[in-house]
Order: sequence, then C-alpha cells, then structure tokens
Amino acid sequence: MDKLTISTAAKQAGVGVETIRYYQRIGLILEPAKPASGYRTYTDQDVQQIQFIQRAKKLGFSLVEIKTLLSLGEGSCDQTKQLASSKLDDVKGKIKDLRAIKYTLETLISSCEDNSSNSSCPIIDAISQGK
Amino acid sequence: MDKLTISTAAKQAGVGVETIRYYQRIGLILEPAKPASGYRTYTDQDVQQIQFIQRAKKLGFSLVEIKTLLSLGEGSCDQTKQLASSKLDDVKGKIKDLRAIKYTLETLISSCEDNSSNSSCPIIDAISQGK
DNA sequence: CTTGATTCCGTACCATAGTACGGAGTTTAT
DNA sequence: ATAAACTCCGTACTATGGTACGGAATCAAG
Repeated sequence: MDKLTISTAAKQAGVGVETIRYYQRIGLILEPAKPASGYRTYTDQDVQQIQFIQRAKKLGFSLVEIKTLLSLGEGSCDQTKQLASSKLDDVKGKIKDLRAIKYTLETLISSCEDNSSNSSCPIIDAISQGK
Repeated sequence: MDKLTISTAAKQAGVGVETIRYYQRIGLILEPAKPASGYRTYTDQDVQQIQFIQRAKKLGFSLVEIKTLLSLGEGSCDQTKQLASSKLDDVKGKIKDLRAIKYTLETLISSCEDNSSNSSCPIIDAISQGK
C-alpha cells in the first residue's frame, strides 16, 4: 500500500487535495519527485506527515510553528519542549482573557434579565459608558 | 469641543486614522458630510461611537456583530441579550477547547522533562502517534 | 480509441481587521 | 506667500489557512 495518488493520500490523511498542494506551496511538506511522465506518487510516510500536521494544528500550533516542529524532528527535544512551553503560555493567556470576557458577558446578560424597561438596554449602556 | 479633524478624532478614540476610514468603508460608521470645501469634521458623538466599537471588540464581538449591535440600539434589549448570550456560548466553547489543549500540552511537556534520551522526543512521538 | 475522471500548475479569491501608498487638494504656520 | 503638515480617495498589500478556477496533460474503463 504505497504509491498513492494525491487524492487517495488526501483521503487517507483526512484533508482535501488542495490542502496538500497548499502545504507543498508553503514548503511545509515536500512535493514527491515527478516521474518522467505521469502523476506524482505519495507514500504512507507522506500521509503520516500530513496527519502529524493535523494533530499539531489541533494543539494550537500554527503552520509556521509546525514547520519548525518538523525541522526539529526527534533529535532536539529541548527546543521542542521550549516551543510547546511557549505555546502553553499562549494558551494560558488566552484562557485568562476569555474568562474575563465570560465574566463580563455574564454580568451584562444578567443585568439585562433584571431590566423591565423596553426603551433601554443595560448591555448597550454598559458598552457605551466603558463599563 | 466639537468639530474635530479625523486625526484628532482618531487620537481621542484611541485608534488610527486608517481604522476610522476602514470602519467607514465597511459601513460601520457614517462618514460626516463633506463641506463644500475642506475637510470633514467629526463630533464627540463620532468619537463615542468609535470607542463603543473598541469596547465591543474587547468583548469578543466581530465588526459584523458590532454593526448589528449598533443597529439594534437601545430599543431592542431582547435581541441584544440574545447576541450577547450566543457570544457567551462561543466564549465558553473556546475556553473548553483551550483547556483540553492546555491539559495535553502540560502532559506532553512533563513527559519531556522525564526524558533522558537525546535521540528521541516524547512530544514529537506523541504527535506522530496520534496521542 | 475515445470518453470521462484525475492530476498538474499557476493564479485568483474567501474572510478578518486593518495598514500602506501615492497623488492631489487643503489648511496652518512662519 | 510659500513650505510643511494634514486630508481625501482609491487601490493594493499584510497575515492566516485554505478554496476555487481553468486549461493542458495523463490515466483508466469500456
């Protein structure tokens, strides 16, 4: 089970053909050499690599970061760990920001629930006044 | 203190001139009428509206959603509340996703700390294997 | 051997929220 | 009154992660 066409490889990796081409365009994966005549062929390794990219994406890594991850490979555990740690910091920061937003929205929504007036809106008022 | 130039208005609202023009282009705010000759003038109300937009952005609303918020105004508290509630749901969903990512990253990083090998990396291995 | 599906490749387009550029007109300061 | 600074306006470009299009080449099936 090697020698896949691009559409078969895409199907196996769970992405679209255009996504593979896009990854090739930005240098995230290599284009298999083109045979003298005919279509390029993909291997299981290629599929694995695309799946690696998809899983790294789910962890919040950007394609640029994933490029670094791929270039580091197995042999640079320390640098890889640093990348993951800085991503973890990002994630923690985002969670903190979102929790503040969540709290504010909850407050605004409940102030709206206590509102009997039909000519004013506490949410609009609050945003207008700078909270 | 009315009759501001665009750069004064921008400064007061805490945005760039180009941001004001951009908001006008997408119909988020109105361009003041152009006097027969000379520069358009902005009022304190215009500045207030730009600040409203900035505050709504900080709550996670997109410019399209803010457009709706502005068109609803004071008189549609119910619809405004619905918009805020659905935004709250978004935020909660994002927090949940980020917490899962945070947990995974923490696990990966600590597995890296226990790693003495210099020829393999548990993070890379985990992403390769689909966790 | 012809038809239909696939591939290849370059280029353009989508959303989002701006930022930059360039030339012409206007205003302000000296 | 002239130079510097600001405004106006349209258009293009930025980043991110793809998606779409169109024509030519190639492959697979009948």
